Amino acid sequence: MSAVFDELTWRGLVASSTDEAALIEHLEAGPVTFYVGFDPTAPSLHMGNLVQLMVARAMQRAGHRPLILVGGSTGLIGDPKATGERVLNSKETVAGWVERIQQQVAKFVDFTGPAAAQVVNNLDWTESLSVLDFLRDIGKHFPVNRMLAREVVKARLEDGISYTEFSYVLLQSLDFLELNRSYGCTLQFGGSDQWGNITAGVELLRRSDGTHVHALATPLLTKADGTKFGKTESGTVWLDPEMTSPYAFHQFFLNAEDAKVVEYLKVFSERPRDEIDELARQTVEAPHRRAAQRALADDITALVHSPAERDAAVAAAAALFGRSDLAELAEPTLASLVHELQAPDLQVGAELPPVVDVLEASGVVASKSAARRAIAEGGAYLNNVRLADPEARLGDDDLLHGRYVITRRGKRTVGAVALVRATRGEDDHWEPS
RNA sequence: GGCAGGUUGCCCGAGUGGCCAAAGGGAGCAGACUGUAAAUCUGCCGGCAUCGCCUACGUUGGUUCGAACCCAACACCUGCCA
Repeated sequence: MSAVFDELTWRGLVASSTDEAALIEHLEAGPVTFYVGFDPTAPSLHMGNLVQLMVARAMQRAGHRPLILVGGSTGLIGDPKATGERVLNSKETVAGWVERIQQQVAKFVDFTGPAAAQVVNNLDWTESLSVLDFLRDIGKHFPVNRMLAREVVKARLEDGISYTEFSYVLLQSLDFLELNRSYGCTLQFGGSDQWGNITAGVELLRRSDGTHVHALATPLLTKADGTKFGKTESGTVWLDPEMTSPYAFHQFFLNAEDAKVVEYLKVFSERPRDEIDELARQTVEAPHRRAAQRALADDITALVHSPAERDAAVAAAAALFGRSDLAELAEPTLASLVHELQAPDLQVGAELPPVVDVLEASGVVASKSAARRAIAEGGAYLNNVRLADPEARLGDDDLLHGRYVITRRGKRTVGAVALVRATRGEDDHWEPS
């Protein structure tokens, strides 16, 4: 049995595949060129895409060659979703996102050595393709009756689906055909929601060129209650540090449920099997220690961001959730914590602002009304001290090292502000009297 | 192009002239309990200068003391017919 297929199976990354025996044999026969695609539907990839990147890494470690496709053309069309028609993004927007995502995926694969990865863009072979060639060479292989039978399409027949989205599957299938012809690509994988698009490509290759290729799909990660994994209160967990801070990213994984943490660990940590088994055992015996959660959060943060960012996130959490008095933290520690929390500067005059303004500015609440509400509910904190009075103003005592304030809503939502005295020109450090 | 139906807060969905910032459900947030879990219970859930004011029920205009609710035009969606 192929070692890499065995590993993917053990890690729970194989939801479905084409002929398994043939695929294993193919992987054993020598280096396989494989591809996985990402459509630019946002300026950054998210945690869900990371599953595919982990598979690509495992495959490359085993000596296979990755082609990472960023969908410059498919992103212009839109993959049909069961929930309804997408809004088209402008060509300029999509092109900008393609560039950002190309840079983002680069850190996950190795571009050197015999199994060097390559990043490709499907706009390169579709932009100048004529409609007539497309309809004759590709469209001829797609029976509409079979297209209509696909799950997503069926789900949309009531509410309607545009011809644009209906045609998406042809474009993705064309990608596989093109990559097979130009790069010798013989395997495509993706999320299980892509299975229909992926197998359509396999079939196109067979019908058009008489070539037999392979496919693999990863399962959709879920939470214990069956809902999708990867959303937080503030939305999607992005890989871009500007969109989801390394601290928030680390916290997201640290808060994984006991019932699911081992499953996530297998996917997102590259630790060997015996270490993961040991962490699984600890989760059963001492769940409150959350050893598996810590390993998961640490590993994935180091990979997506950096070991330094991981250490900063761990240190920040220790300061915020530990028993240490924030006022006793040394200035450099506090400054890096404030940086980690992406604290904005808050301009203040001679008089210090009301606490509701500080809560709002720090980003832990969406509005002053929400700030008042949080205080009334007993869920708002300044420097780890619960606030009681919604009308209170900030006092000099509340400033850590003369300028920082750490805010918190509930147990986990933490923010900070750095006060800046607007009236002084040159002073960048204001001393409390 | 014609006819019919539809467009409500993050999502679904009630609401047919004042008692509507708008029922109910979902999602989300907070508190309690905990392990910065899960489950459960309770409260909250447009904004602000919070006994009040502002913005909001596709858009614009009108009727009215008063409109999410009535009228007109327009836009978009769905279905049927051409």
